[in-house]
Amino acid sequence: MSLKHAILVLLETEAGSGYDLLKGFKQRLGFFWNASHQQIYQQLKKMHEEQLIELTMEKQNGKPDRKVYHLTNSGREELATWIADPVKPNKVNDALLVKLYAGHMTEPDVLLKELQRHKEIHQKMLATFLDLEAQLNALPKDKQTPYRLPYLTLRRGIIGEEGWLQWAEEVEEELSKMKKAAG
Amino acid sequence: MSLKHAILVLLETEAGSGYDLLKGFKQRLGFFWNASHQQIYQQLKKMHEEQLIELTMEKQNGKPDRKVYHLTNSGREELATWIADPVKPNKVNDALLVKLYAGHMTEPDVLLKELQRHKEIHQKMLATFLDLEAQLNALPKDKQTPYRLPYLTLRRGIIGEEGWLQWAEEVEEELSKMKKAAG
DNA sequence: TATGCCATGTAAGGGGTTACATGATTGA
DNA sequence: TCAATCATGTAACCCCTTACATGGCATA
Repeated sequence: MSLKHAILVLLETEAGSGYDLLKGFKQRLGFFWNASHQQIYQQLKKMHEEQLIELTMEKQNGKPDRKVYHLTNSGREELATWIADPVKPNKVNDALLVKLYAGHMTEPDVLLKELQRHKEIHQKMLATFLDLEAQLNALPKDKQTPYRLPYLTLRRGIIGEEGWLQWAEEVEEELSKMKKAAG
Repeated sequence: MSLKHAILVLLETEAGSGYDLLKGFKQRLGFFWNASHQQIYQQLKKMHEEQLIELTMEKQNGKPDRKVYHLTNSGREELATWIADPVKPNKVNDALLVKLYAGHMTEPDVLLKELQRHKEIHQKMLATFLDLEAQLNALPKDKQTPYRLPYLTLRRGIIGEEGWLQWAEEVEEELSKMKKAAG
């Protein structure tokens, strides 16, 4: 139920359209919150009805009008209240682990290939995160200060991906042993 | 869409009722798949209609009849096919990180308290996992063999929780600094 | 000529949460 | 006597995914 609050966070920094928010999710919250454009437009409609956000129309030629949303006082309050309220830790539902658990039903190679696919994705994400970290660290110290909190979320991404890849090595080793034993 | 397959995995080992499955999720897949009893009963109804599972009634005195479900051939096939098919990596949606990102709207103490709540939960989970690992390692080598794959899922839990706690230390350090600077 | 970006939406269906509903047995 | 465990379900609601729908502009 926090898509609402993630949107409020993005709009708190800067007013924007549904399309801006879509990009905002990708660029700013991408490693810990994701939303599709369909979700965003529907949510904005609801939040407008709840008067958490206001909109101004911007006319454009050739393109549809931009609906630029900004926080109301009520929206700002909602966000501040939510931050102070406890949230439940995430429910973990990981299909890859279900497959591994039931791996006796298939060949080690099937599992290894699936693992490989996931590993590539995780490697790319780690590379992106490390790149961002390097960019931040290259800034002069005083310019880094405003990014202290976002930087911590980036650290979560880095530590998480490193852990995942470390685990993947253990899995690969074990599956290779099983393959040899079977072959 | 994999609750269906998680249920098939549990029933593949042993036939069981909705209630048995609820316990099965907690005890066997708990660190990587969770489902409520309402979800399970509704899903079983659907899977029965799709003929992935069959049921036999067991009469009991004083209690409602147990509906014991077991896989059909079609269910077993569905499971094997699913294991070989690529699954998308999980979408990450982590409200705690959204809060941290927008932490400038509140006091460091508010964030520290929320972090503390989550930390306790993660510490308990890690303790449980390490306990299970110790139990497995205490078994004679030949008894360990059938648990090789479930053991790997347990390792995912351990590495994940260790990473989370390591990150929490970084966050605590940074928030403490901010608190001092503000006070 | 085709891909991608800009920019917005609706509709159907699937999945999950919360609340409601019942009722016996067992152990602290 | 109270809480937990056994054992099953329905209903309303919310959230998310997939598919459908439109159309101009810019770049390769």
